[in-house]
Amino acid sequence: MNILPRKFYKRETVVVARDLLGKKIVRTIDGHKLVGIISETEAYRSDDPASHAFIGKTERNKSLFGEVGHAYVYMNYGLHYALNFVARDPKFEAGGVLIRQVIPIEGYDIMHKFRPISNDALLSNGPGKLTQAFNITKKQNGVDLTDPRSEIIVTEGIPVTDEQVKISPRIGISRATDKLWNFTLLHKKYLS
DNA sequence: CACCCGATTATCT
DNA sequence: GATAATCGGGTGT
Repeated sequence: MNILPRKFYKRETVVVARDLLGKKIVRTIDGHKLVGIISETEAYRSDDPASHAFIGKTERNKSLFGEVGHAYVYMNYGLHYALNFVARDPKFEAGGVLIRQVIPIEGYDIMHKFRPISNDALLSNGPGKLTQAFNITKKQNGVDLTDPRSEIIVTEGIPVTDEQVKISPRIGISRATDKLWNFTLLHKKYLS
């Protein structure tokens, strides 16, 4: 199942954020497979005051400065984990794409175990929700998304036309709110 | 070592 | 819409 190659992530962070819409996240746990289609992303560049990388390399954000195509996972608000994919053009020193929503398509039973909830539409429609449903924590910080043996990989998914993409300001930030770096996939299922 | 606060969510009004 | 819950990274003492 066509894993996205390293070079996919070695491009302008904002472009990668747009292109990740429709791709699949495949999470393997104890032989079980959880799959979701990426339906909302946000770009965070090192020259961007809203990015964790803006202040320079630290213990927490060092993944963002590492090789592209790896995961950057951090804890937010002391309660939730957020999943990012490291991606940047070589002229930037750091950059990543926050995964804000996925459409669950496989492994509902396991997801429900990690995230007990009756409504499937609320299973993974938020950055903290999807990491809970997919059981992604700081342990997965740094995993190589391009290695077939990894517990998290990213593969080709469904084609997405520009007409299906809504471009908006990023959510939940207080700086650089003018940048239109939030990309949302307009789709029939679980239209949020 | 104390203080501040955030790339959120669930729940209540 | 407002707010509590809850943690640890980053910063300055």
